[in-house]
Amino acid sequence: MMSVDTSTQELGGEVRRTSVLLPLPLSGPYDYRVPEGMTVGPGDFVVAPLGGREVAGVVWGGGSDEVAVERLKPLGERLDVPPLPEVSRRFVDWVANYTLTPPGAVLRMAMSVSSALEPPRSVVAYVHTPDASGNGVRLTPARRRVLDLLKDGPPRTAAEISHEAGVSSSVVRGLATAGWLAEVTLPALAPPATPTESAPGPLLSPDQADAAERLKAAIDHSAFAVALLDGVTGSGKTEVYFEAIAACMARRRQVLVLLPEIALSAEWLDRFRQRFGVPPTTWHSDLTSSERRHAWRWVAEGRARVVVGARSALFLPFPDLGLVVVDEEHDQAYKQEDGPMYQARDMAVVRGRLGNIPVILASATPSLETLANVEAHRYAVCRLPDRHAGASLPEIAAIDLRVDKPPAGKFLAPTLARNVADTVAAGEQVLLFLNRRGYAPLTLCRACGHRLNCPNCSTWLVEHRLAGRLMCHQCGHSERRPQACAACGAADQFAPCGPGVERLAEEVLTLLPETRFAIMASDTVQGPRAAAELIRRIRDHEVDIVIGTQMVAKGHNFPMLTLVGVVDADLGLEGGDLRAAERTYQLLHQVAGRAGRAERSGRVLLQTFQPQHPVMAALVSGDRDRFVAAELAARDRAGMPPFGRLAALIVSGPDPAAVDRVANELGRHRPRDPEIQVFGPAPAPFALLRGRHRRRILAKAPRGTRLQSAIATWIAKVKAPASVRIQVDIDPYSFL
DNA sequence: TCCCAGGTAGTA
DNA sequence: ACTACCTGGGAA
Repeated sequence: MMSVDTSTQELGGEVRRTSVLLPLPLSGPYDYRVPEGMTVGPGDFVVAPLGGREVAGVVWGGGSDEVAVERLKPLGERLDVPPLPEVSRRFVDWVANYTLTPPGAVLRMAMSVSSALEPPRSVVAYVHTPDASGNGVRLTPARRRVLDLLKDGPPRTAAEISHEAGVSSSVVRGLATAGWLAEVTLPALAPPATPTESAPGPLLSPDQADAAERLKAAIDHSAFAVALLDGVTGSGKTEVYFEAIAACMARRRQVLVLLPEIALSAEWLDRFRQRFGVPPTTWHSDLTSSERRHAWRWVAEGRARVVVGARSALFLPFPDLGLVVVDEEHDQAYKQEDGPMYQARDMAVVRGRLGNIPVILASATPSLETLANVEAHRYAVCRLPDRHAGASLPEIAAIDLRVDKPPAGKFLAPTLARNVADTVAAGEQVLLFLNRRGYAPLTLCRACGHRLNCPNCSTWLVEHRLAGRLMCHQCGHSERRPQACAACGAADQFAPCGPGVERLAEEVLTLLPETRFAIMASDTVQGPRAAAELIRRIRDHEVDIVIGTQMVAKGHNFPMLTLVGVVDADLGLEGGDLRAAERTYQLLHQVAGRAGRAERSGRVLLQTFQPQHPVMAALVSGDRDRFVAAELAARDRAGMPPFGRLAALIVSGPDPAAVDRVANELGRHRPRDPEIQVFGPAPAPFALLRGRHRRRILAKAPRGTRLQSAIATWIAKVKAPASVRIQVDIDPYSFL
């Protein structure tokens, strides 16, 4: 074994080597030779040869001596991008270690926009040519609109022109070639302006002001600290953490705010703009590639001061991050379920620790993990017990479906139906919540009992009557409703079973034929713009009854909405999931919070077959603390999170026999450590998903066990063919 | 016998 | 992730 010193020396002179992490699922960084005259340091983005191609990567460290000098390839050019900050690099390594993912796969999330590494392009824009005579080209109305638009405005890009003038891009191109428009080159797009001095905040209640002061103090300490902002729906949590954001911006440091579903949070963006005068930089999956490229670069250059984004925004290359806020911290959307599986809320705390900065977690229904951390004094807590501006919490009651039975084939109990009618008659709005898209979750043949299943998954096909199709909610498979049963040949014997929002709408329509209703589900409301428009229609009272899935649960504020009916409160409790009760409580609490957010008081009716269930009892009594205490005690007794640790191994592949072989092999090599309990292998509840057969192994260990290293050595013992994938899910959420 | 497909190992 | 290489089966 050569020492590092001799390995860097060669006969002809000194050979410098450096290790480069590539955004690929390799086992670790690769070493390269640094060419004569090139200077590179850790964090620099470089082009490295790999196989027959060139890949952009990041200089990771000094280099090791694993690979002989003669085998090293020379590094390509250094890219003109700010280096990946040291904190970001440590974060990538930390996440890779924790999630048992190759570091390169984590780096890929940090380098998600390859085009951002290219030099910033200048923007081509158009102006009205002053002396354009038209060259004999006819002026169509569309063309006239473009010229009017540009007459005395600033230069605009082709995309802006076609959007603002409502013409297709070919109209713009045609005008340009005809000489009506002249091309000008603008410098690259500018980032959102920095508010030099943020507008004064709104008047805060004493509770809010107190919480805001404590959060601002944490910013001033500028050290790692986690604070839970625990406030009931409508208590003004956002205004409170806006104060912390203002304080952080005053110190000229960057701010990251995570939201669970940023594409749907137009309301949040409006409030931000009202408070700070400028929009934040956004980061989510609906961005176009050029928006992504700009956002990434602005962050890297430190010019994006406030970024609001989905979980993947955590991996943006902030050079000077001063605060992370995780809003709705209990939300399941923070758990990434494919690729590197990570919990963004937990990783946000890690990012805060590595960057030595404060982290704020906000929720009306904090996760048990976070509440346990508060109890253990690892996290501070700021409570906002009252609704802001005098609004009172809604009154919640249960409807016992065993007694108060809906008519056959219907889903609204007489009590709920009566309340809906009364509320609409009083000129107020109703939300009927049913977390099920489509018309009916199951279709079966009356003649033989055959169920319509997805060909790629072990799931039922959901009828979507508005779209006229049967769809699989797992893989997206969609087909027409067949004429005859594939199993027995009977024609027209299909019976829909169970309710979806569309079927509920049908029931509402027979009940109250004159009402104006809207269905709000991810498949009926496509895109952020359609969602914003529907929300506006509801707020402007153009709709009497909203029938919605969990999409309506998120933070909207409808002043005339006074009744929330939860059609099937038991729905989330099925399935034996560890977090079923917690999640159901959080979701129903959030839905309940839609009622009576203004001066009108709200009322919530929960239809349930088990009104005595702790979740229903807690919702009805409003006693969250007792529910949380009972749930925490039960988890503690069972050694489950947050008191114990879980990890899942998911074995999947197209060939069930090969999948079973690997799963059984893993079962045989289970760790001998008595601390680590192993369950399975067992078929995952969706034993077939997108054409891949799935088996699951669950490992459970007390807190403090080095579960990752045990699993790493465990998996290393089993060789799987390329067609069979072994995924590790540390801290699994979904039990599917 | 040759060619192509599909699976596999290696990339520094 | 990509790709160069290997193995094997089927048609020539």
